[in-house]
Amino acid sequence: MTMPKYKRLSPETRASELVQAGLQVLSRGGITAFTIENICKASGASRGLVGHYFGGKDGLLAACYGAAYAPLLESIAEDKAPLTLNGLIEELLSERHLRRDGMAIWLALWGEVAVNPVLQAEHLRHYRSYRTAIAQATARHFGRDAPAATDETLAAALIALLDGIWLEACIAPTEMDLGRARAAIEILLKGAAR
Amino acid sequence: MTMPKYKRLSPETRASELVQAGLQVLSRGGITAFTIENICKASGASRGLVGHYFGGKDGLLAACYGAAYAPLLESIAEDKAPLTLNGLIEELLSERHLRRDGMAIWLALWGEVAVNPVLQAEHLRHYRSYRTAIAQATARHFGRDAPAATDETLAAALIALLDGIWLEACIAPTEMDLGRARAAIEILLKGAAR
DNA sequence: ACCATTATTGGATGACCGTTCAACAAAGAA
DNA sequence: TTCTTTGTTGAACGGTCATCCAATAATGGT
Repeated sequence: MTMPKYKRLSPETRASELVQAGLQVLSRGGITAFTIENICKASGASRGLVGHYFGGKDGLLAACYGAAYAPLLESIAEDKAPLTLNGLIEELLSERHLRRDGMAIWLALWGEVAVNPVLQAEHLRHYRSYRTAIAQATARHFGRDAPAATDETLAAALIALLDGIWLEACIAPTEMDLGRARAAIEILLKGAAR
Repeated sequence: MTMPKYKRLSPETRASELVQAGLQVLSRGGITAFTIENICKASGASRGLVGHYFGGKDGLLAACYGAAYAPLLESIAEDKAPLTLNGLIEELLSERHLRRDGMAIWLALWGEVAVNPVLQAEHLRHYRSYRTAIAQATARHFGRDAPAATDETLAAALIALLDGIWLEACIAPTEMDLGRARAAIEILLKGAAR
């Protein structure tokens, strides 16, 4: 009986597993732990594969950034639910997004985006569609046909507020949990209805 | 004429210069650029001094984190101005805090705080006094003698909102400038007055 | 001018980094 | 079985990292 030295995976599967391992490493140790060695150990792959599938560490990081956005974009996808404002907020505060490991990924990535123009460009694309989706929800919520300038402002404010809540929940979990997050949004959103 | 090989500084001066250099490096290249070599080059010091004054890189990073908080704590210091809510907000949105380099420092640090318990403890101390100061301002703004639970919630919400605004202004400066930040806060704060 | 103090230097060291690539082997086809 | 394709391995490389510490030299007191 001969045990195979390794398992061959399809390129898509292997690439996906490397990305997932990259996200796991980011959430556990931040950007400084994002090394080829750590990632490959977490993925059960050998060091050479990162270069083979992503051209290098930066390529994998960009892929990880895109992958981090995926759950967010899914949550605001048109085909989902009716997308009322309240439903949208509840969804964004759900355990799917408020998990500590997921938030740590964002913190690790944001620090890199701040000094990496390539990632900034990628961020801008996603951010715009994200904000547009929220602006449409607020417009509907206030009975408008199409988003007005007010809705864009409100959407930008909401995104900033949510980002801040995720941030606090990650670096000071005792001070910001789901209950406080709901209360914070409610107290600020209460009077925006005009 | 013999030119001295180096200049002797007092321990306090030298330590302070290393911290400033550390902050500069963080703002320019994020946490991955926070290396002894980069810091000492920026500071005009030699590599050995970081170990001598801070015990190592981690010690310097902790000192930099404390130093990053300094401007924030100054802005909310009791002895300053009357600390009305509007004045406080205007101060926190002023050029002193909304500078891109200063915000990049926060982004670099947050990613590290998320995975470093020592920095988290330090954050908690500062965060609490920060929030208390804001809660007192909101209490006064709404004519209450002492901060109520509502004020703490509102303060936490405001801090999250401001953090989010700083974040967006840093990674997507075209989408979040001073004008939009003001508008975002106004639209959300308009109805919180109850 | 000399000495004691002490801030500072920078070479040495060992660990770890990302990348490259020739050799290898798993899996399917013939 | 044998061959071809192609996903995978891991040693080798040059570079950078943090840390240590013996040697050095700037400074102030005498």
